[in-house]
Amino acid sequence: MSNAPYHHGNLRQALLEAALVILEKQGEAGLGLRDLARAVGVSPAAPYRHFDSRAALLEALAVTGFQRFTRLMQAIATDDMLDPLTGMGRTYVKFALDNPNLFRLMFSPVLRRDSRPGLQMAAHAAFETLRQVTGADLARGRVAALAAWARVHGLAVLLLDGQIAVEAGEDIEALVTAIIEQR
Amino acid sequence: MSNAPYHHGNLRQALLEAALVILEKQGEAGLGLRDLARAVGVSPAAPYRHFDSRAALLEALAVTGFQRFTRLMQAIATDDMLDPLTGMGRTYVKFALDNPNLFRLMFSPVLRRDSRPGLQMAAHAAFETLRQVTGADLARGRVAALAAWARVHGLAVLLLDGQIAVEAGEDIEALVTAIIEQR
DNA sequence: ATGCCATGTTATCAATGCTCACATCTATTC
DNA sequence: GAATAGATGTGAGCATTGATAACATGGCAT
Repeated sequence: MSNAPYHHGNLRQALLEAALVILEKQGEAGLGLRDLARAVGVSPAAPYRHFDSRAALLEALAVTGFQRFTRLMQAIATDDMLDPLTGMGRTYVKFALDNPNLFRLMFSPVLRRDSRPGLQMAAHAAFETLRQVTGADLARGRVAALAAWARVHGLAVLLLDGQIAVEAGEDIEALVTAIIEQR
Repeated sequence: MSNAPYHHGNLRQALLEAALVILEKQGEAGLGLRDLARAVGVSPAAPYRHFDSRAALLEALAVTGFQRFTRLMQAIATDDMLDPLTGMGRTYVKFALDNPNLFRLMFSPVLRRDSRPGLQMAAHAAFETLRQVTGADLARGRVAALAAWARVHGLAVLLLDGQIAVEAGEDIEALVTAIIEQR
């Protein structure tokens, strides 16, 4: 029973999990392959057996983000306690605020979506779910749908970047709900 | 008349201009100090006489972006051909689409706004102008103002990232106007 | 003219993404 | 059960890049 087996066993998964932690703690720029390898207890070159490049690792990370995001959206669909459009918006913003750096990465231009089909598919699946969940409410047409989406996405981004001044002790959730329901 | 004088004359400005070109052509990641220095015809270490770090250069670039952005907003104020809110929104989105990488940089988490007072002030000035221009229309209160801002900003970001599917030959400006005016 | 100091240069360092040759383990096949 | 092949991890090292230090140059105030 060697204490440090030569083969890790599930290195790819371990790398993704450790990378997620580092990403949220240090930001995308602070996510280096050497630090990551050391965190998992493996040599600096090992990650390349599972990811072609640093960008590929970031892409895989973003894909997991879109998958979690999609699951959250699906949960909204089966929760009839909430108006779906409001529920979707609140979930959307909450996900961004709970995973700021992951959310940023998911929409980052560092990842050329057009040249990364996996990422593009994951993103498409997420938005398709989003469309289905809110479909009934957006029967008014494409423009209304895009306007709602843009508002929610913009709200998430502006809050993330600290552009919207939030007073101390203010209830952010209530503010988000109010903005989403603004007509 | 030496062909290459030892002192450049106005290196800081030249660096910013060349950097802007590289930024829009290659993206933020492609903007390296060596390429930049070579583009201006100067040694790799020269830029450090004018910018403490690469991040400081990016910050200066973002500041010029906010200044241009602010001037565009002010121009809207004196143009009474347009409903100010619509005009603001269209200008906002147009700026983003005309200068995609600069716009991204202006809101990039690569630049920690809180630790960069210059950038924060430039951004604040821009949004303050924006608030004044649209002030009359947003008398309905803070929530309405934030909702409008979020919608416009989100629209800009989603268009930039190619998330909103635009059909071939579709008039983007018309789409933007329709979304902004959606009630 | 002289001396100061801002500005630019050269040399160099450390960190990082990445690759290659080699080692080790796992699994398939006989 | 041994042999072999492919997958996975290691170690050494390369090229690039941001950054710094010591030195060179020249504009400018006195």
